[in-house]
Amino acid sequence: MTNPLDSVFAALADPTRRAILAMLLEDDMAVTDVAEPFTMSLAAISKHLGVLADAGLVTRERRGRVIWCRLEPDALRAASVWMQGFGQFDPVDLDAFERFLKSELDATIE
Amino acid sequence: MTNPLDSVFAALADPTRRAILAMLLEDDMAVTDVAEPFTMSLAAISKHLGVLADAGLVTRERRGRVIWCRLEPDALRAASVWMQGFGQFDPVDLDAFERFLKSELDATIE
DNA sequence: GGCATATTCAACCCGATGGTTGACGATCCG
DNA sequence: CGGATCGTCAACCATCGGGTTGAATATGCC
Repeated sequence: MTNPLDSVFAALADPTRRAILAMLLEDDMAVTDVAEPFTMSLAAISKHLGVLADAGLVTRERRGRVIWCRLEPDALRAASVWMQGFGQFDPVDLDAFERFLKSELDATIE
Repeated sequence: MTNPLDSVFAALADPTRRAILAMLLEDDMAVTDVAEPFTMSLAAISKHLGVLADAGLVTRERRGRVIWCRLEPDALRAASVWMQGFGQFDPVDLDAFERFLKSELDATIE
């Protein structure tokens, strides 16, 4: 009964989780490597990854001892469509977007 | 220190609040009229409107006894850009979007 | 087998969130 | 003025969310 939009938007509401998604945009990463730049515990990051996984935004796959995390951008589609329905926003300037992501990432990790 | 994306995404994570935004997409509404289709108390709806206002998604203006609520779609811009940066999603089919909004609204109000 | 690494689980703490009810302030109207 | 309508405020309650720490599980390596 719980709407998928609920879990996606709730997952995106946390800056740590958005930072994780931004990192995974570059490449798949092991859980330990995801956690490395943050000051909080590994268990906390593991929980965040669980929230992201529940929302369908990342998948995790064990390979040996290491669990690899992959971004699943398709899970954003419904939410993106929902938001765009409220206004025609400018096409995205990808360079500006990357600068923004990096600044948000830096601000989150400090 | 709290990111505007935090409050916008958090505001969108609740189905009641998304339903309110969908209603305001049609036209400005008085608080009492916003609350009418829901089963919860007027005070609860007032709180939801407060959350939406804090996120910049609606503004409220008193005119006589009545407080009018207006959608502020510009507040969605940064969040929409953020999401689109993760994938090039199809252009929005507005008819399909409206059908979706209506179905979500109905599901939320029942 | 035994130790080190990678990750999660479980219990706990605390502040935030979503709801309620009842009182209150503001405004219109007769 | 007095009463009705509109909306918020305040107090309270239950649940959720994000963090911690410590133990447990799973795998790799010697």
